[in-house]
Amino acid sequence: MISDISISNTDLVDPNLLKTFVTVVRCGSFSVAAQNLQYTQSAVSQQIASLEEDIGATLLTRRPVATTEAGARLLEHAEPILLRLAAARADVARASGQPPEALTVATSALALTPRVAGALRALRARHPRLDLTVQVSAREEVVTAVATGHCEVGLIDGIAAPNDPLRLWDEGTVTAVGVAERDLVVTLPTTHPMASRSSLRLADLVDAWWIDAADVAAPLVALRSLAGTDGLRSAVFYDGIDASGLLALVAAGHGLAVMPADQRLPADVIGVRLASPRLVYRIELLHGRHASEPAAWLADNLSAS
Amino acid sequence: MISDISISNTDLVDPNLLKTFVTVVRCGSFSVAAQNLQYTQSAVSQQIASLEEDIGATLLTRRPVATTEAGARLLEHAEPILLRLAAARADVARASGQPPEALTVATSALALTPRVAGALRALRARHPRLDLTVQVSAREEVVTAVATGHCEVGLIDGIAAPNDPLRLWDEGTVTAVGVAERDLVVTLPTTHPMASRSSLRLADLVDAWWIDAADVAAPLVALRSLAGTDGLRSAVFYDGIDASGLLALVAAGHGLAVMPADQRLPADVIGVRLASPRLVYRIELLHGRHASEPAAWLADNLSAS
DNA sequence: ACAACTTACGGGGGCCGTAACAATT
DNA sequence: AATTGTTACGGCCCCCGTAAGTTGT
Repeated sequence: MISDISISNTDLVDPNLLKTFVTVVRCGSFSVAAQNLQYTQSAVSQQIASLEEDIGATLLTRRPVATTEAGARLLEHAEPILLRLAAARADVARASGQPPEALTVATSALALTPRVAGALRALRARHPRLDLTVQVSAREEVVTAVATGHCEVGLIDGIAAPNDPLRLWDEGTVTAVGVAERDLVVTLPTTHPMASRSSLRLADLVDAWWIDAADVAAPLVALRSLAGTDGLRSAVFYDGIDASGLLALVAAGHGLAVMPADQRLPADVIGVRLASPRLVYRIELLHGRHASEPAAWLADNLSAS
Repeated sequence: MISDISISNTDLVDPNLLKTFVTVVRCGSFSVAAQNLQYTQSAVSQQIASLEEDIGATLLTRRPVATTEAGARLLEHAEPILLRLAAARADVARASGQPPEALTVATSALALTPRVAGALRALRARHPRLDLTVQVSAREEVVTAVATGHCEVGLIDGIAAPNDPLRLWDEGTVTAVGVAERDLVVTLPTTHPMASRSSLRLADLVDAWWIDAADVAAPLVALRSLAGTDGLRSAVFYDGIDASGLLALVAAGHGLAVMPADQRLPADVIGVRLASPRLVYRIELLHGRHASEPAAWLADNLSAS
């Protein structure tokens, strides 16, 4: 029996308001946000006004809708808070409901390597009654799916300096274990002047044209930041989720792309090792803090060490 | 204008309910929690019932009140969420209100070293109009004060392995920079058999009696976990915030304590270097993510590197 | 004029307090 | 019997939708 408990003097912030705030910012419009949230514009307007009054600052400029300085600060907090709120619900659901014997694995396209597929097959063999689902989607969606507990396990690929972890967009609730690390190649049409080189430096190719295929090759933003350049022009954006389509574009000369070294390539595309900067292709397995037995087995089985 | 925005399918959890849940767990009683929260017992009961219905699991056993497995999971999420909710409000308040030219520094007792005091004096000189307040309190309170944004800067002391950061109770919203690192001594009465040794190993003293002075010496729980022992018996708990009272107890033979090497000692107490395990005394400065100019100056000026 | 955000106002649901009830010691 | 948690009920407030108003293009 303790008597002087106080969690916070300053009161809490209503997460419903935070949610509409985040949505309004993302949509750039009150009315569009209202549609997504299944509210009227009026309600959204009132909610934002109420949030601003509660916080005591103007959060958004209207027409055009954009965050003020204060709004930007709030946004930095709002998204993780909403994520964690969902994670809390999912986590306790897993702890309370008897093991529902279902495991959903979210994965980005390139992370689903033969080794991973093999592990999933082995998991099926170990747990014949387990309802195992694999969901392929974009990287960000994999992270949020795991962070919110929508999926228990995630697999994600990306580029990083050797032995460095991928820097995720999340913080705290998700833990990552390395699954694989490989060299990178620049994919070129066989007719490309550099196609005969045995290795390439990214610096030699900053003025080339690139294909920005966020889901199926190394994202250009990541390449730029890791290479410390703001070159790597791009005019072609590939939203597909299969490598063959991208490789067809490469073959046709629409641009270059960086892919893992073991990617199978068609005859008219060649992969040249990327020697500098020293970057590797990494695959990581993500999971929440309390893994079920099948999830833990998968993590153990796939961990690189 | 984007059209397919969705933050989470599963809905949010009401933080007011989380707050009463946390309070009930901490108090171990619905009725005591109700007093602290300024509610009736009835309201608390209804809130917990409502939370349990919302989540879909029993969170607490009644009589005695304790968390179920599901409740424990929820608790792990609830506290950081509430902290962050408060942090969000404080952070935007700082960003929006014109610089209120007030800086509150929370600090644990031992962290307020001459060097720190000097830096604070220099800060006063640099910003004559700044309303600088220093608040000395227990370690946990310093952390939560910074995490919630109640104070912009915190100073905290503790023991750790050399070059390791202190492991804080928080995650994410607070960043720490090292301020100082010193050797540790075991303080003994001069009459103690070990008083003439030039250095000591903690292993030699696991069976001695210790004074548990959480705020003004190395906390025994920390020593135990870092030393990997469950010895270090204690019968004297010192809640004071000044070292001299503790040292009087040591002199009187009530027990031993571990303190930083540069602590001034009275004539009847001697400090013997702690050689094993290799531990150091560390002071860190904590701050939120967006520091005001005075806070940033303080952090720069005190950082150890 | 129209598109988009704000304000006014009324209805309904949720939340808390009072009070009666149940259960555990 | 006393203490503690639960259930019943009623009032109040808050929140959303409708609809009219305002502002910027």
